[in-house]
Amino acid sequence: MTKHPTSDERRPANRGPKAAAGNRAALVAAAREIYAVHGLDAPLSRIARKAGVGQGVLYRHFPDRDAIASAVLEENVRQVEQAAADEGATLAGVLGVVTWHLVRSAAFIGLLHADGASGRFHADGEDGRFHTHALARDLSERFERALRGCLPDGHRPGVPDASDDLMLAVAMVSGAVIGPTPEERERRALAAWRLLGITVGPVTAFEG
Amino acid sequence: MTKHPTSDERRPANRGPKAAAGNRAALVAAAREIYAVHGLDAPLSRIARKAGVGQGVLYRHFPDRDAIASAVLEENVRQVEQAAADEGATLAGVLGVVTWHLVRSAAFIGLLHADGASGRFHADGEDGRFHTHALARDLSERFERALRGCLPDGHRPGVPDASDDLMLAVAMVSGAVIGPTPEERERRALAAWRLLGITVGPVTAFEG
Amino acid sequence: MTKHPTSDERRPANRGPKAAAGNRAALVAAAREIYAVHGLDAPLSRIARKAGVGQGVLYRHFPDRDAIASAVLEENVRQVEQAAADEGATLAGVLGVVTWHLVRSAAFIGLLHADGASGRFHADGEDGRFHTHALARDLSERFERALRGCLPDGHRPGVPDASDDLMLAVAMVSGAVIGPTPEERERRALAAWRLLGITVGPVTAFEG
Amino acid sequence: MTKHPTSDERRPANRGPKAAAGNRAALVAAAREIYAVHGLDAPLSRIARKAGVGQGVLYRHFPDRDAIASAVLEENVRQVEQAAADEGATLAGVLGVVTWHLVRSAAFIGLLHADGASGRFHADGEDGRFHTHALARDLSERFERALRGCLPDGHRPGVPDASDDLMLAVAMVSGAVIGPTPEERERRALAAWRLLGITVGPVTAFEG
DNA sequence: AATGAATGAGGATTCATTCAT
DNA sequence: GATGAATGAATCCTCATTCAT
Repeated sequence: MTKHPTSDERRPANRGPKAAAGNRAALVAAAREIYAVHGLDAPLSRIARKAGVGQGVLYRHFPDRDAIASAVLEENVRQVEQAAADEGATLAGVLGVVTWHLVRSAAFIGLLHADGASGRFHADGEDGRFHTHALARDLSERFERALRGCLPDGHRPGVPDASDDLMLAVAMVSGAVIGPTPEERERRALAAWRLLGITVGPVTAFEG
Repeated sequence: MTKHPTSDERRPANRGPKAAAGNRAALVAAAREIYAVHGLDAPLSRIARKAGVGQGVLYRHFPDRDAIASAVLEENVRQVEQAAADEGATLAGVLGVVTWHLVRSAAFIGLLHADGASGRFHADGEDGRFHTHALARDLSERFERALRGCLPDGHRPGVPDASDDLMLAVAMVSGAVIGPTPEERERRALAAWRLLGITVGPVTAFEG
Repeated sequence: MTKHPTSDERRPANRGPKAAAGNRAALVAAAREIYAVHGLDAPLSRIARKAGVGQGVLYRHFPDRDAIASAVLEENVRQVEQAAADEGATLAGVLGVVTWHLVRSAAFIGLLHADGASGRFHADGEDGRFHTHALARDLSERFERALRGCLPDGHRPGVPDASDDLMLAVAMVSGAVIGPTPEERERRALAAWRLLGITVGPVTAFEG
Repeated sequence: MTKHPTSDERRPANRGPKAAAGNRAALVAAAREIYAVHGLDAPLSRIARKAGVGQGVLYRHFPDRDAIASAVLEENVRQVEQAAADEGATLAGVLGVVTWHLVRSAAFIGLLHADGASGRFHADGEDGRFHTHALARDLSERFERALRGCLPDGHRPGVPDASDDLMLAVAMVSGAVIGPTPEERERRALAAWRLLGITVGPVTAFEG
């Protein structure tokens, strides 16, 4: 009849505690993809399904909706931090990594707007007052710190000379990152950096 | 058959058909504000409530979610068109109007992303394919045409010399427009234009 | 923009009191067609639109949902009454008219079920108790009386000998009247009469 | 993002996954009763309430309106199939079971009309074209097959000798099944069979 | 530790009915 | 008398979150 939850269905064996870490990773990966395709408002159930786990597992690892988004984000930020911490790190090189994440991850763009609100102008209270989740703010700060660390000590021509401007520039590029395909989005991102007169290294994920 | 209200209950006054035009305007105004505060995904019921009308009125005037957003948008675009068509219109002046709308209207920012996807990375089909609503595309083109018309015939230093770059610049500024208050958002918008080396006139709505 | 009720639309001139009767007739005709195509639950607004009048007119003529259905019905019943009252009326002839209405009018079939409930098993109160609208019951009785009047005084072989059985037979035929097209429905109605061993005259509306 | 219940409010007990099968059965049972009393158009919420489950459960088990109706139906048809498959099955005996379902289940009556249209004259498209759901058609065929299997090999007097006529007869009886109480409906069903000259066994649900 | 069923609030949408004009 | 806009209750449906197993 209806091929629905009659519950005499087979239960996909409890793969035991060992799977926990793997599940977490699978969830984050699934979330990244789902976010990229369906936006940050995609149903959590879809993420769990794509990760191949039950809804409960998602909640075990991530207490609320923001937690999972933050986890995706955390990966993004961590890679930027690592790129920045790397031996011969240059601003251009790090911005290449930043650009990669802007192009690939909707969550990352969301972060840049996190000190304003979750969504672009998004607010929560009935009164319209804004609030930011501590975690997002924390990540935002880590990101800023990483980027700031790459700024040359003195001022150089053609490079924003204050970290404020640098953060602003990143937000601006994020605004340019529109388009159906990653290729198109990358093309626009690079055009945006060019318009700002800022040199960017190869657009790539950071692999230590 | 269907048993509906029939209510002998008190009805909150039917202001009559004369209110129609007024209601429509109220809805658009309410939508503009709600969008600004709560984002484009705000519940329609909230818009109706703010406009002081019943849910049904909203649906009568705007058959679907996009229709109301487009109406807000249309006002935005129209003002830009008018500013551009104005006698002594300058690029800087028009960009001031554009900036005003970027700062005030979430819908307007959404438009800039409309030729890429409805939301930022938002997709609709299960397959992740993107689609754009014809209306949004139309408005997007009107906006671009208006802006293009303001470009100087020759190239001037410090001004993007292709309309593609100009549109890109607007998208970039839109990325910078973050923040809890209009003031903060305007501050950031102006900083963004400055970073691009583009001069902007007074940030103001266009009143013929 | 939206080509919707901005209310500066032209108002279709008030055609004056003379139109009242015409409007009523138009409504009944529209209802008959709408019912046939969309069932008895079709929105009233659709009926009004098809009749080319405002919603208010519908309510002026018919205070509630049942009133309009009953009006359609009344026409059906009246034709049967007239056919039965006709000079050389025979049972077979009248049943031909009855069949015509069964085939053409969803409302008429509904009537046959009216002493049970509006819909088939339909009930209204939360308690599941049934009630029938007085008007429908009245029509039902008129219909029965008309039919009874055609019964031969004595019993004839092959003809139901009680009016109860005759009414039952009509209900049974109504159950057979299924199908996408009037033709198909008529075919089935005739087959049903045949199965009952009851002779039916030509299937036709009654025109005096 | 979306601010959902989160409710610290008391939750009316989650009876756990074990309840799934029971819930499904409860829903089908509730639907059967609700349909019988309020017709096939009864609000789904009422079914869920009667079954003592949340709205969501209904949607989990039955993705759409037709699914639940079909489930009720499936039970009806299955019982008829079983009665027909039974050792000493006779046509009269099976028709007794059929009659039981006609008397008890509005959904079952609906089925008989399914190869014509969903509702009686009900249509879906604006164009008035009819369509039947595959599932309903499937069930309709199973029912017909089961009944056909009970027909005697040769022709016997007083029994329809073609399966077409038999199906027509069932539809006709369904038309007779009107009335506020099951008792009244059963009385009329039996009278209908009598009028057709068809012998029917005891009216009863089939219990293996 | 995992599973996925259950819950129910919330948002979307429709339509009977009223009523200002 | 007619018009059709306005109202809002009711229904549909989705999905965040909890929790029995």
